[in-house]
Amino acid sequence: MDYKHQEIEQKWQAKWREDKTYRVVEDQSKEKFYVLDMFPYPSGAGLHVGHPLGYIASDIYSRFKKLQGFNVLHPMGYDSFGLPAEQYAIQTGQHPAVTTEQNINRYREQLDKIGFAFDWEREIRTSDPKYYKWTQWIFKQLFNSWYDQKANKARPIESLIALFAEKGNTEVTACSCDDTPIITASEWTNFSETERENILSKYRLAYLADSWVNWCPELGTVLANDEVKDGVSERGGFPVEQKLMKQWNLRVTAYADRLLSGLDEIDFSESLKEQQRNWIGKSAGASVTFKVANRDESIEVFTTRPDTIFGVSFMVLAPEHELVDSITTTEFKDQVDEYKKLSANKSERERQANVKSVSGQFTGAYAVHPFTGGNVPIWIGDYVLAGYGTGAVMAVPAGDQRDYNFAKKFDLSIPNIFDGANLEEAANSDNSIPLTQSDFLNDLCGKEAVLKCIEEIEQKGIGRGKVNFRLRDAVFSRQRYWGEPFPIYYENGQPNLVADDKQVMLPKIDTYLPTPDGQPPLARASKQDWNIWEGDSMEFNTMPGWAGSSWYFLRYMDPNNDKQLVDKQIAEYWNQVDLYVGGAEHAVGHLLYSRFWTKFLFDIGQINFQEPFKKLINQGMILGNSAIAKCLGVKVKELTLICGTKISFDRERQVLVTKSMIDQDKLPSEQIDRMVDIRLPIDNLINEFDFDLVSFLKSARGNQFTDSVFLSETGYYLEGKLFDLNGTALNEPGKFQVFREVEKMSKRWFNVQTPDELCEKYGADTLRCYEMFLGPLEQSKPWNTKGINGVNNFLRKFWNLFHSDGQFMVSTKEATPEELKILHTAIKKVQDDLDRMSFNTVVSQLMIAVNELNEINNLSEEVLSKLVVLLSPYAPHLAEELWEALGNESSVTTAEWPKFIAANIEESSFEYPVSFNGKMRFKISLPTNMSKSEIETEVLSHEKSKHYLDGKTPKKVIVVPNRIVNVVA
RNA sequence: GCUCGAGUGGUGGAAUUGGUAGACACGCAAGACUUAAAAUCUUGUGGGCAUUAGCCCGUGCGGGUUCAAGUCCCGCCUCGAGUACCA
Repeated sequence: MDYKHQEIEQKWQAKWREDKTYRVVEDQSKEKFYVLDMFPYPSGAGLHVGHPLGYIASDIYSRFKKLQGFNVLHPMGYDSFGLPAEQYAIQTGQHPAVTTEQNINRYREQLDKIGFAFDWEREIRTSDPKYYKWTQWIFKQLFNSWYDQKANKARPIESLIALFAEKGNTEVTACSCDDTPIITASEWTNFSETERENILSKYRLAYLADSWVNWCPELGTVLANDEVKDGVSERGGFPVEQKLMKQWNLRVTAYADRLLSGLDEIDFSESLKEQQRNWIGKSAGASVTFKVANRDESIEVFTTRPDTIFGVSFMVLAPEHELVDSITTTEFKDQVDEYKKLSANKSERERQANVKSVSGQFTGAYAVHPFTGGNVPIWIGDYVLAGYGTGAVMAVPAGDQRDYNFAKKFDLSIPNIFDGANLEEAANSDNSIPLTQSDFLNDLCGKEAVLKCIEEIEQKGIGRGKVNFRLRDAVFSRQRYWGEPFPIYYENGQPNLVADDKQVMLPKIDTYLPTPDGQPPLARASKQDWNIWEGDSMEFNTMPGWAGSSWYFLRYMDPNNDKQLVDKQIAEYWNQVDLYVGGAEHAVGHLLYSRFWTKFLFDIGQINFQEPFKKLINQGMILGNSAIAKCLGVKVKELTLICGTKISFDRERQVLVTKSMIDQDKLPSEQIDRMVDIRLPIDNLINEFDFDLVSFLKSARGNQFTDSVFLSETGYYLEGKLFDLNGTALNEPGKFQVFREVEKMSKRWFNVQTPDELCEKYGADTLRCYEMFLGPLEQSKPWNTKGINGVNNFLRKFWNLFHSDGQFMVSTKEATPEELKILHTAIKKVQDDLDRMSFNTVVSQLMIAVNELNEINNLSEEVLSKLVVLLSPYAPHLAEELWEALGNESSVTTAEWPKFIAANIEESSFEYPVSFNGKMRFKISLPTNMSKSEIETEVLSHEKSKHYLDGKTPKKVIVVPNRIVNVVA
């Protein structure tokens, strides 16, 4: 009987569904274990081989834990709100819910084929109204909360209102916006509703504010900082600009310190924690106020080095700083305006690209040094960011390289405040040099100087010690359709929550574009299209993608609860996620926001733990192998079209070399400095000669590339023909050169490999084992199916252990010591390796066991059935089939993990490697219970020892029992 | 630039607390079966010198600690990831 994977896998997948094998219920008698995968966004491309890598690992771990007696929760769902479905909707008019549903069905089909032990009765979808009802609920709680720094937790807004009525806000220690005015109790009492709300919004954890946001015109929405990479949008790579807009914000900054210290309690990789630490960016220093000379204004700066204050020789404000206009003197007004315009026009990307070049402009104004009373010129400059600290710096060119560069460029003075430091080439970076020319700080250095200076600053009333965070409040509005609608309506311009028990549903709209006057798509819905319409208007923004994913792990515990987001007792049972598996790309987005929401839900008493994920492992990416044709390109600032029209660009741009350009001799060859990569579908490239590049380009890229010039091995390739470097047509079959590159799998690069065909050809069990066998889970690796045969062979050999002459055949005899040794070696290794998440070496060990058992005839049933249990997390279908054949009536998932008995692998002798001066020379088999001195005698009297000692007496003999013998001669 | 990883045969990788480097698999080579091929099985496979025992070299490079280093320490090189005018 052959191993027929298709039959077996279909049979068991059906049976599992029928028997609800993977249904999980709360069971207080058992210890729980919660394993979670980052749920996928159901994209149109379906699952590729990279997706299941993490799911397989977590599935194996879940099955392993279950066999060990834990009650394991291992759910799956979909992060189903998001941009691609909406972009598709814009193009086709198809409602995103329809596309999403289709994609989910495809995902489900693919997931089912791999044999995962998910409890599908707990499936959730973030776009399901029954789910986002509770996302909205959490938003309502955030809106109705403020952060009390004294209690160090979120508290109901009513408690703040009571405080205001009693004492105003002067004694309230809360996290609030920087521009919060000071009010007295009587002011508060006499405020109008609108005035009160304006104050409260400075304290609410969800608040509306005009803020500088990353506006992406191409996507028609704002993006959070973590959704912008290198100055372009993470999704799509579109340019991003800064824009001032009224947006919902979440006051994540209130949690900055707890998010930082919480990192010490959780088991995330060091690099991931480091990324979160950097993102939070805590730095301690002082805030100091500088008066503007002869004016009422003053400028507040933040500095981590207040001790260098005597080295201040100028100040720099960000060009966007609010005081720039008022302090600039008439004399410099034009130049300042010019500079402001210049930097405003620079995109985020250009600003980043110009890090090296120093630019700035003097305002004509001076500040007064708070200690010396001296005049300090005030400049504006690009290198000071509006968004960090106060958007202004006190420049200390002697101690800060950027200030130094600025001073050099504009010939500003560089007072040396470091005793004996050399400032010829660069600013001083040695913290052990004592200060000089610094009044009360002279001869101090480092921390001591900083503390002393803060003391003085506070005494003088010109500032205070301050901790600053890089972390900004998170923009929570998106000008999009396919997201959670806000439970908010507006009346007289003020936001109000809809009633507690009401949920705002996503209304129907005719098309998924913004309105002609630039309002978000939801503004298209008429009053009747909304299930709730209150006040003057509803909120037309929707929530960002991370809203639903910030708390989803809680919903799996109690997915159908329509009274609350999760039952408290159930949440207490399942508690934290014990193991979270997913990609590292969510380091500062999802993983930070869900930690934030968890802490908030803890504060308001919904759950009794503060960190969502106890342990996290990042699976590596599986990379695709791309095939690339290189198309010639030039960089030009100007281009003449055939019709004679001249086009000029603002900067050099990439242009493809086309046939007409060559015909017209418009191409100085030295200009051909760039190659444009065109990615080709790898599946069609088995025979490169047969690949029709021209028709491929037509179908995939329109006419854009059809007459472009491609590289061939000896010249160039154009419209299916080959030419040599002189442009002479060659009379041979056309072949452009194909370059290979290993990179991220992506639909648009045609390098995606789906698990489907492998499931069909080799079976899910083989695929599961193979993906694990590829190497350590956390490492990225290129996809390569070369080794899959070996793994498939292993499963066939495993099957064959149970069969002979085409019949199922196992012996009821007692297991021999030899068999037991093989089995228990495997039990120990598999168990230890799974405990440390070394999934690849488990497969190796099982292979070793199978290879060794293969040598033995008439294998005992006792050994084989335990071996089936060992294999079952990796190859559940095969294991079920054999388990059933062994006469078991219940699923192998209900079996017990075999107990390791050390006696079975104990040996009476050990083969000692004997080294001379550290070099292994020969082996000698000795009883394990032999004493050190006996071993030494045995080794030295060995005939080969005489040869290696060469007449010398050994100086020393090291004997490590059951390990090694080393003779030092 | 800074931070964090990683560098081991032709390839993916193993070596868990310093103790036989290269497990397991792929690939390759030879052989068996076959008219032949595929599939399967057997054997070999880090490099070099000898081909029989034996010897030398080998975990990115250069030092060091140790009886013993892929593993620990110091200094470099390369690659990957993240981050970037953060005051």
